[in-house]
Amino acid sequence: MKRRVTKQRELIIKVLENNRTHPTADWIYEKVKKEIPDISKGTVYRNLQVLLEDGVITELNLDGILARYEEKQKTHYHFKCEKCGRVIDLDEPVLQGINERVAKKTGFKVSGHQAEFHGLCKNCQ
Amino acid sequence: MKRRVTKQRELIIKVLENNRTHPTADWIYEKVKKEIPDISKGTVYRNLQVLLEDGVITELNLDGILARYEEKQKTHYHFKCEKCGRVIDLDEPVLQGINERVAKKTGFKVSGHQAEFHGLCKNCQ
DNA sequence: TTAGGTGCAAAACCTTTGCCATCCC
DNA sequence: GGGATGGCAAAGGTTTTGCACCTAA
Repeated sequence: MKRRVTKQRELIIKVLENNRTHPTADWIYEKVKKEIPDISKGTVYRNLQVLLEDGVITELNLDGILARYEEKQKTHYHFKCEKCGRVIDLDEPVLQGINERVAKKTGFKVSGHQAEFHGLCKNCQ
Repeated sequence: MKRRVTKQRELIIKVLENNRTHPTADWIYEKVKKEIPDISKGTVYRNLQVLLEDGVITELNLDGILARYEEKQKTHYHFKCEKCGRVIDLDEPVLQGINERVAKKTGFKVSGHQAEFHGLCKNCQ
């Protein structure tokens, strides 16, 4: 499927580029709405889907209810505060060679991994 | 809140005890229904909530849509097949000391972590 | 007896989809 | 022009909840 450049899609990307908060689809919708007031939620979801397919963004599911999104970047881990719900990027070095180790042990084809820590952030202790 | 022993709750626990498939709430409901035909989905969800609170089971969110549950056990990692969707336990040794390292570096109170690998399982390659 | 639990059904939510108009290339 | 995209609203699917009736302790 050949992609086109639309202002809606561009704005969604821009919102995610300038953002470290791992927003939900709804948050993105509200943000984008300020600039394109009659954008629809369906468009946001459809574009997030497209951007996921194209590998531009990553979907996080730490939540159980809402998906969260972030701009694609090198692998890193997340910390989710159990009290305030914030999701924070960690700069803990990514484990080297662990994908290969799992692949060797299991016979699976391992394309990656993700990890989330949980507990209380500084503000919530 | 004082908990009571009900056949519904006991059966849900039993289903999760004899199960390595990380079932969804709906799967649990269908299973339990065979023994208690007029159990309601609300009861299943309410009990899963209670069991989560009590730390009897763990909720996994690898999916984006459905939550999955498993009996609580010592920390271990999961592998999710991107094709068939199965979630498989790994026996990769859990990383020691990594919670403490993150805690020290960030100042957060870290109570645990989880990790999921993804790729293709043996059957799907 | 009585607070916690259950069934049922409706409500609440998040996400996807169909349809048709619109816009990009 | 033609296919990709967007807006709108309805549909879909999962989870939560209100309420009246049970039941374990």
